[in-house]
Amino acid sequence: MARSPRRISTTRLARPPRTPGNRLLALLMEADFAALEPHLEPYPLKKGVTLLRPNVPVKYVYFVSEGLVSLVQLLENGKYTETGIIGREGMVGAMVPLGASAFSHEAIVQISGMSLRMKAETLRIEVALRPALRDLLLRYVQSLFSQVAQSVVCNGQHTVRQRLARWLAMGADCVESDHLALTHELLATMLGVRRSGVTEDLNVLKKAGFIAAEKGGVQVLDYRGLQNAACECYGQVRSEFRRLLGPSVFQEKSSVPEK
Amino acid sequence: MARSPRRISTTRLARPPRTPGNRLLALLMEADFAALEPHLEPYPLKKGVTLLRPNVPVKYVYFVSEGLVSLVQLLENGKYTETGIIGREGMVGAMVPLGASAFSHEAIVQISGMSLRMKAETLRIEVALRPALRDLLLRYVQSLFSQVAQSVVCNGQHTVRQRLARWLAMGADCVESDHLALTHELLATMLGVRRSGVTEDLNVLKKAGFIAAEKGGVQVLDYRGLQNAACECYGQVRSEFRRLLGPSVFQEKSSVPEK
DNA sequence: AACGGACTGTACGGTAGCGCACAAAATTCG
DNA sequence: CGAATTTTGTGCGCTACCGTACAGTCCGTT
Repeated sequence: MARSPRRISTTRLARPPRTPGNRLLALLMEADFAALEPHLEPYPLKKGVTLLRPNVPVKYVYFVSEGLVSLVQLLENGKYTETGIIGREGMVGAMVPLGASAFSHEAIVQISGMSLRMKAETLRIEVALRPALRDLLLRYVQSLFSQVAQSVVCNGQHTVRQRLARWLAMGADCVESDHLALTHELLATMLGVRRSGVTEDLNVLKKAGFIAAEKGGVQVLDYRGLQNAACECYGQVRSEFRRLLGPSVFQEKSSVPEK
Repeated sequence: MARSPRRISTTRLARPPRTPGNRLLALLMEADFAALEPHLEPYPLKKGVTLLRPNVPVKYVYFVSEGLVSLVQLLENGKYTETGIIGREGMVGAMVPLGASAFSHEAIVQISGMSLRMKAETLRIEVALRPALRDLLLRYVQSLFSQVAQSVVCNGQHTVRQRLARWLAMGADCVESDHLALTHELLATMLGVRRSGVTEDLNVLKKAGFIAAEKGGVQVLDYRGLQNAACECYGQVRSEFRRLLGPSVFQEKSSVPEK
């Protein structure tokens, strides 16, 4: 890839726009961000790569600036189920710098993209020195917690169609784009349902005009419609995120994209 | 009530057995426990009482020493769904002293019992001073997180029967007793299923000899059998708890109670 | 251009669990 | 002690979803 791996360090002199793409980093105080910046290293997220392995000490944490990462739990029958998603609004391994060392779940890249990563140990040290940083991470952990908790409800109570709509809406929020590059198969494993069910319900949403679908991807056409097709869980999670982290995460999208 | 509100302070002179019933408190270093002790106040847990309200600042945290508390999420249709349970191995409001102030979910007492409570603010101060205390709370939060995450999987993948068996096994662990005082109705709302389904599956477990049931209560007869009837989620959560907090929480129960 | 592989559409019998309804039993209360 | 209320047992039609299978369609490869 033609990306310049030294972008961060060179831009330091120029006092850059300070928009690393990641919403958490963007929320940091000037001084805290300045402290982290030299340690941040651009790191591409490639579809299928595992960032966190169950019960393996975490070396790096990842601030996602593009793409999508899922937290998944492996079952005995070899299947995965998703428990949470992380995009531009979040980070992978947030609990680590607070003191945790390993997790029982796995973090897998679902949509390729970009991240800034840093050594977990380094972040842990900074966190100890910087209360505001610590506080931010904690608030993020809490919003992740409420996302997972809401999924418990959702998986038990709502139809596949509703859950699919919710996932698409949240996914679009997380990548901050109308377009989600993933197959029915992948959506199915994440929702823990069968692939052909996803195909059917996607077509219903397509006929309703909320989305368009090409091979290996979904285009969101009507956010508001999608949100209505989704269960209340979407709104719950979203408002909890914004309550904890402010309105800059999970921006309000225009109902229908301007053209 | 005839409870002596000064039990704690009087026992301080006698250097008591230091077994407050609660497993987290029991795990504390001598010095940390001594620091908390004067602030701990016995507080009865009465069935149906709400300890934490959604989005209301948390005043107290509760170390459960007897009984059972559920974390629940309220749905738009007025129904509740349980996302996690807290018993003798845990506490209600663990994230608060780490820095959180309010939650999106509710904590309700399901089985009456006892707790030691203290002001959240006081604990927060102590936590700031005592790394070992902070570390313990964090590990507890992490195990709670993994419990909730596992429930996402469980609610999506496993049968009502398996989930019921899992709940009973975990419930028994949490109250550290063979007997669980709750109605089919309550079990049903917690699992998010219909009441008559619970009745049916309870009878299956009864016929298998794993439990006995009287009105308003379930008696666990064969833990091992119950665990086998449960899904893998039981073992997952249990081992994660023990990994993070040590073998003293969720003690190994004898397969069949000695008599 | 043709091939192979991945992805998507569709169909079909089987079933777990739902919503609802009502009766039987046990407990509480007047 | 009998009445009222709560809790439990059971039945029945219905639907969302499953497992599986197979055919059509798009894509990159050589």
